[in-house]
Amino acid sequence: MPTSAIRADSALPSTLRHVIALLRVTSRCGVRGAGIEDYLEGTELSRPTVYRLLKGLREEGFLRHSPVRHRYLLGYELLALGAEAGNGGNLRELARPHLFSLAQQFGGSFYLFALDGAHAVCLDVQNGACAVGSFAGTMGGRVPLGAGQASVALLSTLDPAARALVLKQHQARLCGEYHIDISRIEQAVADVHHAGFTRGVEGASLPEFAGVAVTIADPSGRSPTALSCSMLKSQLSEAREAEVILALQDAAGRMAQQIHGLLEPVS
Amino acid sequence: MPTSAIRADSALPSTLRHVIALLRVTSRCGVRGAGIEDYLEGTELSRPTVYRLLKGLREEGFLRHSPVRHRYLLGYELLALGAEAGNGGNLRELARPHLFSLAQQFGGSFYLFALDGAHAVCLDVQNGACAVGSFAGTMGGRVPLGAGQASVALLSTLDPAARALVLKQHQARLCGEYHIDISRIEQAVADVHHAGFTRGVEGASLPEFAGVAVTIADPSGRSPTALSCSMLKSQLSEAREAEVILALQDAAGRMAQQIHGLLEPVS
DNA sequence: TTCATTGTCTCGCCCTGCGAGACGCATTGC
DNA sequence: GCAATGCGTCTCGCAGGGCGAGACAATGAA
Repeated sequence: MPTSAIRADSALPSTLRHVIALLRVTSRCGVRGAGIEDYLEGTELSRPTVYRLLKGLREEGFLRHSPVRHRYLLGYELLALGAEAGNGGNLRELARPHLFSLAQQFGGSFYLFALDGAHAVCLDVQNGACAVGSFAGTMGGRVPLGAGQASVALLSTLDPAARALVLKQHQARLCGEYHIDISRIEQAVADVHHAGFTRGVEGASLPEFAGVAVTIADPSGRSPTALSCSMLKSQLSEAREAEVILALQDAAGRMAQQIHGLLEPVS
Repeated sequence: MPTSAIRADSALPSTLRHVIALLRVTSRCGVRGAGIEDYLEGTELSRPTVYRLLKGLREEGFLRHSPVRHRYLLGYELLALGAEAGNGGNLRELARPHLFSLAQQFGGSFYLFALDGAHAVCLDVQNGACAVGSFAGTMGGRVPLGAGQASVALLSTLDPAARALVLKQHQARLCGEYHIDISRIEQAVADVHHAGFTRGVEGASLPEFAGVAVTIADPSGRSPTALSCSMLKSQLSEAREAEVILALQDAAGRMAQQIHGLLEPVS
């Protein structure tokens, strides 16, 4: 997808569309920073307009100058907003210490995921001594529901109708990109319901990793969340896995209690 | 500052102003979520306009519905952009393992800060066994240069002229809000230059905490960064402090090497 | 110096974002 | 059940202002 930045379909105010396109272009250019030509190619704006908006975004802290001159990076204001966005219901702060001690104890990578429509979003990661990869990558990463352990766990919180819809929607990607068999996902979801955890569904990608995930029971009606981990297969013996599962379930249980504890009256 | 969301001074496109105002209002409302009346009060927009923009922002993932109906929260797209924004130069990913093992070893809170104009921004935090507070709070938090250990360390990377300017600019806040004596900041900055670390300047706020900070030497011309820690004073004996300083300097040194190692040719 | 490139400014057109108000559509009260 | 309240959307016409063309300024490279 070369120019996924532009979506002329919906009728948003044009300036909003343009601004978002600029942010996306900047994001795509990553560490390198985005130059004018990137913006001019990535959007259909004229040079003065690009500069105008760039200036505005810089003044508001949404963009900043790169140390490499004439390059722009995402600004720290986005960092603050993003931190707030990812802390929905103070969940991340609640989860952090648990993720920390899990990573410390087992050495793998531990994740907090939340449900976002038909995707799972990674709210936080804690890498232990030996960090490993995952579908979502880092904080803010998105995965289609079904791919990955946490993803399956979250899928299991949906009612069957919604679940089927989501799976159908992602079918092509799950098969093509992740090499995952849909029917096995449904099997895995069923397993979550009576085993209380999932190993996810093995696809052809990331074959050297293994992991498990559990859902976090949430009495307050917030959007569902899950804890998961990912480790080298060679380091996850059966006994070890049992330990990890227990630890995850314990953490999830404690978090549920904490959430319940700080249920505040809503304004 | 009740209505700091609106800044009519600069000549940004109005839609951009409005959008940012909406995001700020949403951010201010935090976990509770923002309702229509919040937006109508916090901005000077009409109801249809608010809805229009809200809808657009939702479609783009910059806002999302709260589980509490008729409330809006910051969307996960901001999380992704924020994560990218905070990872400038892959610095955060580089720092994470170091912060992790520091927190694991010493039990306090360890921070990665970056310079942003006249402020220090917290790029990452790692809380150890006993988490403590700090001026910046959490990821994305901003502190005026001069307040806090890392802040002083970053201040020391500026040339004297810029430093004086910044201090003058923050004078009122530093004295009034943080109860910090400017002249002592200058002293502390001088100390950084020959001792290679700083304890910051003690003000009247947060008297029960202590900490140290070191700068990260950066040959590549990125914006300056610093590592810092914060612990309960009672847990930071002199011997302990010496250990922490050494560990911080060691981590900073390794990071500098790593940065140097992955200096990539710029496009 | 000259040339190239970045960033800003002016200007006038006309697009389009805006506000007023009316209209479905929920949910809630009785 | 029916009214009432409030949320969210839609239409419409106006005019504010965002837009592009192009000139200009500032900076750096050759």
